[in-house]
Amino acid sequence: MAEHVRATETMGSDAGEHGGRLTLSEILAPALSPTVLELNPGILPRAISRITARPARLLRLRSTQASAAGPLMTLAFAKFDPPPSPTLVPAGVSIRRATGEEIFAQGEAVDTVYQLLAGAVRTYRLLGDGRRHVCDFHVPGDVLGLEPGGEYACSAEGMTDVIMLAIPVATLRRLSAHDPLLGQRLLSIASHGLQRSQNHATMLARLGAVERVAAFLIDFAQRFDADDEFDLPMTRQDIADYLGLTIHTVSRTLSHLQDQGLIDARASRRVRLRRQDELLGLCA
Amino acid sequence: MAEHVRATETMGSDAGEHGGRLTLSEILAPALSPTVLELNPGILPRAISRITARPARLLRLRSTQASAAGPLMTLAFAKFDPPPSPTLVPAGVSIRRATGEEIFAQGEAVDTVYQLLAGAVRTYRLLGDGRRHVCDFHVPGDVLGLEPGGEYACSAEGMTDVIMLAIPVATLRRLSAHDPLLGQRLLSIASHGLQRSQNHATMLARLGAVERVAAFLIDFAQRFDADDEFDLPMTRQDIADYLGLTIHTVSRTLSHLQDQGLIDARASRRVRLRRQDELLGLCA
DNA sequence: CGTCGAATTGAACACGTTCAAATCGTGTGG
DNA sequence: CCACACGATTTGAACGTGTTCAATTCGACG
Repeated sequence: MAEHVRATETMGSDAGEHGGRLTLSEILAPALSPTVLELNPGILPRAISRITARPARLLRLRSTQASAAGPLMTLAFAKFDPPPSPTLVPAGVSIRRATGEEIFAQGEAVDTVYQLLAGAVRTYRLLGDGRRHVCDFHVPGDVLGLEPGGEYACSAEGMTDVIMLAIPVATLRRLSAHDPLLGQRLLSIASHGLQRSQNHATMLARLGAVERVAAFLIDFAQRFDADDEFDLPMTRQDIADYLGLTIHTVSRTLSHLQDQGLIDARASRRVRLRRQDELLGLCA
Repeated sequence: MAEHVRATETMGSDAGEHGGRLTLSEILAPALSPTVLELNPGILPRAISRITARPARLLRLRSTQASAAGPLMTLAFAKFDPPPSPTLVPAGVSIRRATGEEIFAQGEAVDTVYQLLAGAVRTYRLLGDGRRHVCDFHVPGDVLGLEPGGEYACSAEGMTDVIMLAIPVATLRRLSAHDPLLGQRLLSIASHGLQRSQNHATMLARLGAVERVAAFLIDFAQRFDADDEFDLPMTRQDIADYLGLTIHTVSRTLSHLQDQGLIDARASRRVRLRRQDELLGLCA
């Protein structure tokens, strides 16, 4: 119970000041193992930068974009909207999952909500005939499994080894029954997710292959706080299923972008964005 | 084909309990209806490659699938998930808007949340070059404008004359700060919206034109709880922009469904669903 | 009856898919 | 250390679904 109180206080810090009651080491300590860190050296800084408040980088992109394009929102612009604040949900145990391991499955009863602390996760759905749709790629800070119905609407798998906070929904419900702030935070998370999903839908409905890939690259770089060069944790098939394309088209399009000099595909998983502004121009 | 056999055997060994070897046709039989195949011949290879690529999962999928309308959610079923309860948000004034009139506009500062009381509303976004994406069609009970950012991410217009409850966000914030129940209700609304948007995205990412139109018709009939015959409040262009198609394709597809005897297009806006079960079979 | 927007329909075209094959990369066994 | 196997990725060529272009029909309203 003391744990809940402390965690609840932490949540109060959402508004912007990070006078966090829980220190990062307190959060990560039970979860971090030498093995995970060794296998995935990048995760700690990413986890930290994700969990702590988000810096000026966003603002930079946002303002340059705003001046470039008119008042009308482009899709790319939408993708740069302020992300859900890196909110810690109180009370839970940290758990680990290996690469490719399932976190929860489409159709299962919802009993746990997760917050990703380190690593990368994909959520996806399978249609009856085997077609797959990747709903989203998740980065540290993201909350997964916040579902309205009784069942998870999608499955979640780690694309890397992952560390997560697992919060029983019963706990969450109980806490939020007495804590309006928690309710507001959950609402914020859900509605940011909604906005993100709508951006995704808009992309799928109206953008061509090049635009989709460009939007994906920029969005990914943005969310993972990468600079212009980074590793993709997902396969081409993942990307294709996220963008509503095939691996072939994704591969071709990346090659195409490379030919244009907009990106530099150092290795199949390693990408460097050479002219981010031009890529941005492709997104809508 | 030898490739497929091998993959099939792999699946058997993977699953363990399914000791027997499953042929592809055995696997696909329960999943692919003849109608789907006939109208959308392209999906078979996709299904096969997906299935061979992910053996273990398919088995799980198949078994749940076998249990008639089982726990595995198809897109069509997803659309039938319990809708957000027709929840009244307290405190607001009812306002009226004429057909086609704007309720709020993309990019405007969010100052009001609306609940639709009567009529039908479309929400949509415009891309920089004029492409339009209809995010959703709204029915009485739906809440609009519950946005996380400072700006509406989409515009809203009545497709009919509408009556709405207009609640200032300030009021909503104030109320929910002291009323956890309201917070939970808003969360429920937002997360149902999220799920709906994800269904939409899945449809746009992976369904063909016939499947999209069929899914739209069923979903619409469901939400407006019409029986099998009803009037569409939206234009073909609206439908096209919602489904990520063109008016031409929508029109052709409707004609096609009519030729198949699945629907009856009495007038351009009036539709009758003749074999709802078969339509359902087309959705995924 | 004439006009205008919405809807339908046909034909040519384009983009992305499908089919097919080659290449790369990694892990494994000799 | 090399040989081999397997999966992931890339690339080419044929194909198909949905788009684009173009023309016609339909329906509402003067």
